[in-house]
Amino acid sequence: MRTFFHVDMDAFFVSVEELFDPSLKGKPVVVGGRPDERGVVAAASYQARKYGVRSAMPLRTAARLCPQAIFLEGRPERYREYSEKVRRILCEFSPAVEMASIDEACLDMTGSERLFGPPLKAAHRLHEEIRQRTGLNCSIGIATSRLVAKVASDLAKPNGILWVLPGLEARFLAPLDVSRIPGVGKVTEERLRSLGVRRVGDLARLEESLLQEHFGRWGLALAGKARGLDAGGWFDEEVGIEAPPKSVSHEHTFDRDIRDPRLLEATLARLASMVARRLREYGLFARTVRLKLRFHDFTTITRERTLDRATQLDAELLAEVRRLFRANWRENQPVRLLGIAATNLQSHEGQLSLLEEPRRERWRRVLAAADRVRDRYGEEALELGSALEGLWRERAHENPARRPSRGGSKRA
DNA sequence: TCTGGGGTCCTAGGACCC
DNA sequence: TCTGGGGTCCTAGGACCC
Repeated sequence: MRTFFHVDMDAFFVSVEELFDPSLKGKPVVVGGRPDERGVVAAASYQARKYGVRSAMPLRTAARLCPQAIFLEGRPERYREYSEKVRRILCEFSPAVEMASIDEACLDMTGSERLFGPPLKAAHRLHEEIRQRTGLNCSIGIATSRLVAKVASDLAKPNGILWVLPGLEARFLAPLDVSRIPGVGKVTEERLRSLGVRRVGDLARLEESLLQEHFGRWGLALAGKARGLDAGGWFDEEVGIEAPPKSVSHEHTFDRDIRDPRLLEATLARLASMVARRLREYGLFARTVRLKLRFHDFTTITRERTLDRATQLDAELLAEVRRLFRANWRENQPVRLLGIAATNLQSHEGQLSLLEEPRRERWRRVLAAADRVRDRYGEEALELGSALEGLWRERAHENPARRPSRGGSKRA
């Protein structure tokens, strides 16, 4: 019998903002951007949720529902810092801790009774420790599987602890909506509904063979989940095994749809540099490069190509992605979003010809030096020529009053 | 409603090889 | 030369999560 804790921070981004500005407390607050921006809600205070504001909702919709809300851009560095503080506390309670995202984590607490007492007592201690040392509230779900612990933490919100006793997992889940099961989104919910399934209990009563018929392998996993078992995907693995990333990507949605190919290509250059830099940080090489294009009408295409040899160099990523762009972009097709992803990651670049080796080695040294300059003086201190051109071009398009300059950045 | 950005995993068809 | 089957890689798209 195993014991898992699922710890989920309450309104995390908003709560961190409140630490730095206590006057926000008790007010409707929306983190994600300005109310007239293209973008979505990243987090909403409980006060804002009363007006129907939800995560992932367009900012403009949130502004309509709750015009008096305070809209904040959000500061990811701060959230990462507090996430790290929380992680360190969690590690004092279990050697097996896995951050599932910036604001939630899973702990394997199996066998911890001698140190921390029974689960409920341990959870209270953990909850109090986090509150005292970070000033943040969280909710904790306790169960014999990761899946049930996660669902329980959801139901414990806000600021609660919920323990599902061993043996009662299926009974706990049965009355809940199927959409409570992680992995069941809009589409699966609708398909299940057409089979007469609304609640987890309905799902548990279905024949496995029927589920397999309709959903394939995913159907079998669903049957297990309905009974509270960790089946499939993320839940299958042991807690706390850090795997290297499988892809690295950056994308950008423009304030307005863009027709100017020079601005588009300059943006590609900037994105390619960002992706390449992250690859170097991870010490990884990409064999496949993917371009993402979203047009004014929101139709989205991806085009990818696998290289002969893996790379982590800005210029090689850019050359490939620019080829893909030129082959797929048409004039008079305004672009809303550009994205670049590096996939098929590996830890070595593979065979090099003797001719190419010195050239690549020089590039690698130049880029490593550039990374160090950016570490010291900030991300904008240095750009490849083509990316820099785009930065100016985009700045020229923007209303200068709307974007405060990121002061202090030095140009090389 | 007018729809971000960073990810993971899955499916499905075609190429290619044995 | 009338045509199987399995494995793997590549490409495109989509569901889903926070």
